[in-house]
Amino acid sequence: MVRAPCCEKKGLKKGPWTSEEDEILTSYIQKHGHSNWRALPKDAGLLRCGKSCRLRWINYLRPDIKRGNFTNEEEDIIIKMHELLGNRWSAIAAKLPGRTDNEIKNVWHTHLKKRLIKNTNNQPNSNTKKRASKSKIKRTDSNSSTLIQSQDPSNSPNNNLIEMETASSNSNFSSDFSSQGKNIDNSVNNFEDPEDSLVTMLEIDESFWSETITDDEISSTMPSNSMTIISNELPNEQYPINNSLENIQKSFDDDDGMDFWYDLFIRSGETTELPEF
DNA sequence: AATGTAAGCAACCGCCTATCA
DNA sequence: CTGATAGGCGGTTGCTTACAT
Repeated sequence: MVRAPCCEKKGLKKGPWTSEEDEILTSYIQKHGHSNWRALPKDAGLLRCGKSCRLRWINYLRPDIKRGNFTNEEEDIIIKMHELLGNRWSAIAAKLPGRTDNEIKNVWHTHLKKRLIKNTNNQPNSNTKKRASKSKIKRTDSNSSTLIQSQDPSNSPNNNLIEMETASSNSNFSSDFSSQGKNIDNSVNNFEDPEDSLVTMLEIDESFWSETITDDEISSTMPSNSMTIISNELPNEQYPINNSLENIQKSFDDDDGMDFWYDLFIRSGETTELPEF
C-alpha cells in the first residue's frame, strides 16, 4: 500500500508556527472543532498540513495544556510509568493531565534519563537498595551525553531494580485515577514520610505480560495487601477485573491491566521485588 | 566579546492501526 | 475481504538558547 503523503503539496508551510497561524487555528477549532484534521487547514485558510495543525493544537494550543516546569511529583510519575510502560509516551501522558506526550518525551530525554543514569552510577550494585539523588542535572554536566550513550537505562533490559525517591504520597497519579472514576482513596497510599520514602520499581519486559502465569505465582508477586485493595476499594463494574486473579492475568495485555498492576504497587506502599516467572 | 558546545524543545517524519467504502 | 484514508504514536531532527572557554 502506498501511503499518500500529506505534506508534500506545494505551498504548504513547514517549520515554526507564527502567532497569526496560532490565532487562526485556535479560533477555527473553537468555532468548528477538529473533526477532520486533513480538511481543517484548507477550511481555516492555513497553509499547513493537517498533521501539523493537529500537532500544534495538541502540543501547544489546547486550552487545557499545563505550562511551566514539571514538578518533582510529575517527574517521579514519569519515571515510574516509564519503568512499567517503556517509551509509551501517550500512555504516560494520560497519567499527567495537561501534559503532552511530546513534552514528556522531551523531559525524559533531557532531564529524567540523566537523573536515572546519575542515580544508577551511584549504585555499585544495581540490585542493592540505595537512595537516589533528587538533584537535577545541570547544563554544566559536560559528561552527560557520553553517559547517555553508554549507559542508557532504557536500553538496558537487565536492570532488575531501580529505586528512587518520591517527593510526595499525594501524587497526581492518584488524583488522576480518582478523576477517571476509579474511586481511589489517597489515604490508602500508605507511604512513609513523603520526604523519605522509597518505592521499588520493577522493570518488566514484554514476556512478562504475555507469558502464562499461574494464580499462585501472581499471588506471590502481588503486594500482600493487594487483595484487600482489590476487593474492598475497586468497584468491579469500573475495573477490568472481577477480583479474580485469573482475570488480572488476562488484563495484563492491555493498558488497563498495566494501570491496575502499577496502581496496586503504588498504593500498597510496599517495596516488593518481582520474581521471575 | 567572540566563539564553540551542549541542552532544551518544537516540529517533522514515517510507520502502524482503526475505520470505512 | 481489500484497499484507501485519517489519526495517532514514537523516533528523530534541527533551530534557539544558555553556558563554558
